[in-house]
Amino acid sequence: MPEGHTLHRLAGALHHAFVGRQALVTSPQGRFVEGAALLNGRVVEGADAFGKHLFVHFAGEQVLNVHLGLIGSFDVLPHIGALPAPVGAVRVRMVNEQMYADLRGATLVQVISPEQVEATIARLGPDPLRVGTPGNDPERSLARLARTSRTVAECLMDQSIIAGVGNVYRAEVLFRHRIDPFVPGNKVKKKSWLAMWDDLVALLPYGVAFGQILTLDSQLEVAREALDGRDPAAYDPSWGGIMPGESGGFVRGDAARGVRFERDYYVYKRDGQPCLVCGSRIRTQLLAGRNLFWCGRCQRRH
DNA sequence: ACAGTATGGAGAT
DNA sequence: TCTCCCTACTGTG
Repeated sequence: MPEGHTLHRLAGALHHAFVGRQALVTSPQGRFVEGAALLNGRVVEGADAFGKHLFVHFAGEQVLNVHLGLIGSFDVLPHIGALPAPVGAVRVRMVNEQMYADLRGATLVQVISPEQVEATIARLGPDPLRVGTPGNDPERSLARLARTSRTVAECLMDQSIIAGVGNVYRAEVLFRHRIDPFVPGNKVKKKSWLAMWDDLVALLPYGVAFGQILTLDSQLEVAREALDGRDPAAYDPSWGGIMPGESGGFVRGDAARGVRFERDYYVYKRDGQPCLVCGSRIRTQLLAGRNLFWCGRCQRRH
């Protein structure tokens, strides 16, 4: 699941569930005992994300930094009555009076300083979900792009060029702009790259709001209707499901109002099936260790 | 019971 | 370009 939208949504959920209160932090699985001890009992000051990195800020300049990798998950849930026993390999569990959060399978879990947070962000390219953040300028990614002969498909997955894009958004945004995935970065037209950036800036907030990668225009249209005119980018990603209410108890915070979509894309995992635009077979190929999907007929632009 | 797969990334070769 | 790590779930025997 985890591309940038997942982490930003998760940051919002954790923020909403834990901010301003003490959290008990443990490692039921036992592989993060020392880190958990550093955080246990501290007040949570907030949570945010940059690219695929998640940061949970605790009092005393202690920051929990998580990267979910390919298979990680971080469930944020209410506990009514007894706290459920951990299921599976729960590396980190955060608990307050109402909510708990279980982290499993993350590729990176560490406690770092605010300075180290800045250093981590400095290593990342601009994040389409961070427009407005100082220094988060697509021109920076353009400069990197112009200096490499690696394919544009590889560049889109390079977190130091652009942060937050994963294998699904990469394949889909290339298709949406009819870009040949194998064009070298330094041969991609500025206009094409910036058009993809603008598209990601528009698309990713729908991923955050609905908790799903939405790239089909038909689905996005339904998503816009579900938001009833509200801008998904302006929507507080605090989201989701059941959350603590202002005056005790719980409220439903889901801006998407429970709307769910079929997992359906233009090209991702559609190899062998007809292109939704031209009907030719969608192709797939391993590129730098990841499966790339594209339409050989539609995607010829630079 | 095991093999294979997955929306990720680091480090060695 | 390979190898490994992280976990849950699916398919095969």
